[in-house]
Amino acid sequence: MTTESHDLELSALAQRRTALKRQQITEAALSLFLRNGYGKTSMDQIAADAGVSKQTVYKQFSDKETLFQEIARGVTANSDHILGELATVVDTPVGTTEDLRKVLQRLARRYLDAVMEPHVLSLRRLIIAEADQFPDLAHRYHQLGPERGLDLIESAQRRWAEQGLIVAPDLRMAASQFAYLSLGSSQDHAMFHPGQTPKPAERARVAKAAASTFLAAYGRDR
Amino acid sequence: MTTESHDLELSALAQRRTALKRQQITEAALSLFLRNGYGKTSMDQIAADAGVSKQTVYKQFSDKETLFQEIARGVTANSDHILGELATVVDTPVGTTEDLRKVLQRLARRYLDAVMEPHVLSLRRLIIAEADQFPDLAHRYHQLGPERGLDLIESAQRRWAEQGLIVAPDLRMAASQFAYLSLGSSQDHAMFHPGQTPKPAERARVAKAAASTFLAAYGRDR
Amino acid sequence: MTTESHDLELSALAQRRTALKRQQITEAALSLFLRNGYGKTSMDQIAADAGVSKQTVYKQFSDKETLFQEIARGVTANSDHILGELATVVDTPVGTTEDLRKVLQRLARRYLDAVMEPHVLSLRRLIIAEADQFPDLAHRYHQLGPERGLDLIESAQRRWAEQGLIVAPDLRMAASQFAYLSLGSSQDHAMFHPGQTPKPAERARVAKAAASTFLAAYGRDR
Amino acid sequence: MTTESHDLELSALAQRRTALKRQQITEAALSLFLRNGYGKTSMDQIAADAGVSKQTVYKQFSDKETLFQEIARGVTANSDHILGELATVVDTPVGTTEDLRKVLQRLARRYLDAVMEPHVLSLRRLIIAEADQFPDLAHRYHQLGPERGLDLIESAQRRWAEQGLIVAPDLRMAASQFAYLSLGSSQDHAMFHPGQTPKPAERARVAKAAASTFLAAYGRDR
DNA sequence: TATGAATGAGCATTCATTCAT
DNA sequence: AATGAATGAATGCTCATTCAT
Repeated sequence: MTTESHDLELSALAQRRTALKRQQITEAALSLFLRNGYGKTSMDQIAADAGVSKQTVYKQFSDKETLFQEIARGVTANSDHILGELATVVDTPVGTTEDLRKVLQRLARRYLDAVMEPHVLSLRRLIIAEADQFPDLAHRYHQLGPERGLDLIESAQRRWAEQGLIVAPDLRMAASQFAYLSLGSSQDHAMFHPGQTPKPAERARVAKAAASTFLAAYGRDR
Repeated sequence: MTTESHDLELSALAQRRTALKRQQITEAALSLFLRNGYGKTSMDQIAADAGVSKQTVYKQFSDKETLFQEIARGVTANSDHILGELATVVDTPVGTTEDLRKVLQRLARRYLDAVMEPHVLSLRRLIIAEADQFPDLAHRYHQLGPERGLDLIESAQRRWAEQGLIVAPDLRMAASQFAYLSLGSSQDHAMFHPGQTPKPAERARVAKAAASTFLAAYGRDR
Repeated sequence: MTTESHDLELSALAQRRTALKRQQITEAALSLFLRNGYGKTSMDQIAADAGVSKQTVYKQFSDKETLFQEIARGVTANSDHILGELATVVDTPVGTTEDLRKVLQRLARRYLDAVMEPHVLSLRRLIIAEADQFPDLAHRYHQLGPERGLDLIESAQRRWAEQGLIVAPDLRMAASQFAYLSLGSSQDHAMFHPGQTPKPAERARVAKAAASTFLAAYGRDR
Repeated sequence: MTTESHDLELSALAQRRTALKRQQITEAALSLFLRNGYGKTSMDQIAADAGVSKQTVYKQFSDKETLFQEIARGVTANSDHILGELATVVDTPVGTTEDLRKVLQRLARRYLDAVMEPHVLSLRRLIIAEADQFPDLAHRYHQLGPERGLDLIESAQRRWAEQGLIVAPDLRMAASQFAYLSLGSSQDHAMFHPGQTPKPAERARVAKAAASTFLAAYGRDR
């Protein structure tokens, strides 16, 4: 019993240490993948940056592919905080069309800001680059990122429709339109110009125009 | 004289042969780059697929980078036929808002179809993937592709505005909105789902909605 | 604690093993460079001769250039024993000009013998051959080899001058003259006739003549 | 007959053209070999620099080795003008020891200047570098260059000895000593410091000291 | 005879992965 | 469990030489 519990304690320690190493590997690998891409990141570099031996890496992740997928999966799941932020915007109670306009503008702006974060852009480029080799990952990313954004917008619009503030026969289409009115141009530009994102003033203009066009098309009031 | 003219004939033949080889290399390389990406395409493979020796490849293109850039440049310049097609749509004379709606729908649809062509998508993914390593190329691509599309739309809208069919204080913004209303969702989806493009019915729906939303925002008639 | 000390033991062993491998690489590379020159020595050959993997070579020496420079540096530094030997000759106390003549002869002979060692000649040829590509190395070699030889001769001559045995207004010039009286011809010949060095009798003649000419020019006695 | 003579004319023309090409190849190759060494000079480069096709090179010189040897041979034979210049110095009639001192100084200086010519140094380095691979060439070079210089000095000294101006039991040794008193230090330094040669003032000092030491040892007058 | 292409090998360097200690 | 070494294959690139036209 004593030995057993001793073993258990040890294994708990070991587990913790293992988990720590795993964390270090994950962080190093993610940073490298985002910075240099999958192909140009070597296992040696990852191990070195993580401060562990290559064996340790291979013990935890059997493959380079596995390592990549697990890491990318993890990061992908992290879009929660973005969505959370958008949710608070979207949950603001609105009474009038003018209220709605303001919320839509704020929503467009926050969404744009979130999507223009450097590491979001890097991840996006990385996953697009490897979409051929890792189709499942790409699919998952799309579902957990862009699609969930659309879900959120859609459900908000449903509420506004119920309030009679907007009329939209195809909610999904409306959500999609709003999203790409807000992000399309900047995201596209950023994909081809690494490191370049629109200045705040430009972002504001885009957000305002997105809200305005959306309301013109779907707003019920006027 | 005889020898000189003989030399000239020979060199003309040689030039033709050289040009042919260059063509073969270009085609093989482009196909491989589009299919496998820059990093996973080897010069050996290119030479083999082109049916020439590696030396011949290196004589014509001093570098792998050079080869890639020259090829990508060439393809990028080829967006002319897409734009030409769009131009004919856009140049259709319109009298009423209903005419305009039809033209906008056709424009959105043609644009979407063009952009959903497999090799256009592949090229797009390829260039996004290598944007870090080849920023000039990415910039050029963006300018010659997306930006020229916007130019075309913008100038069409200017004419419609002059006709009093639409009112748009910021023409560039309006053009951009129309473009991403038309393409945003499908392009995004396609980037993450290689080989998947929307079915014709879906494309029609998207085009119709894009025209409708645009008109609601900018149409002056009703 | 146990694991820590265990780790340390391991790393000590590992260090020793690593050092051994490095030694093997160094020896193999030096031998090949001296025999075949820099350009005709391949990293594969070095690894094979050293009995290690190419990776091991590259882990220890990042480059072929680095490998070459570090090795050549190491060997260059090894001229100490030659100089040491010369120093003992030169430190022999001398009272008369006849003593001095004997010492000068012995000095010339020892110097000549040292410089005619096959691996000294090979190294000299190697470094001359690569002087364009590795100018720093060549400079260093010249400084640590020939120049230090001159230093030693010069300081000895200073003592003899202080003793009144010789008169030399320009000690450096005198030292240089003695050196090339002793070595010039043989060294030159050897550079162009790999493997050929003067026989002992010839060396003796040269040494005697060098001492004699030097004394005629700088000796103060007669 | 007419045709024959016509053929002969043609072949004369062809021969002349061939000789010209050979000349061009020779010049290009020599320049490249001297600048970059044997190993780093490619046949492609030679052909390109010569403005001829590789086939032409191979038709005239069956091998890279052959090409190198023939070229180096040719250049080596060209040391005549240096020797000629030295000969005129050496042939100056001398009556007194002071005359002789001046001639020796001039001789040392001219010799030094000749040997410090950049392309002489380059050739020397090139041949030393390849002495292992081309021993015959190295031997020939040594014989036609340094050795002939010694011959010339030796025969001059013989005349001076006959005049009673100097006394030298071993003329060859005396000649060699004078040569290396004059050149040794500078030549050695230059081998390890490509592009660096002593300034005129330093050359003058060395030449003066060489003559002085030589006269002290062998002059009969004082 | 001269040209471009081909051949076939070689080299420096890197990588993912596994082995031995 | 962790480290250094090894493996074995690949990659970009270059070269001397030969072929075909």
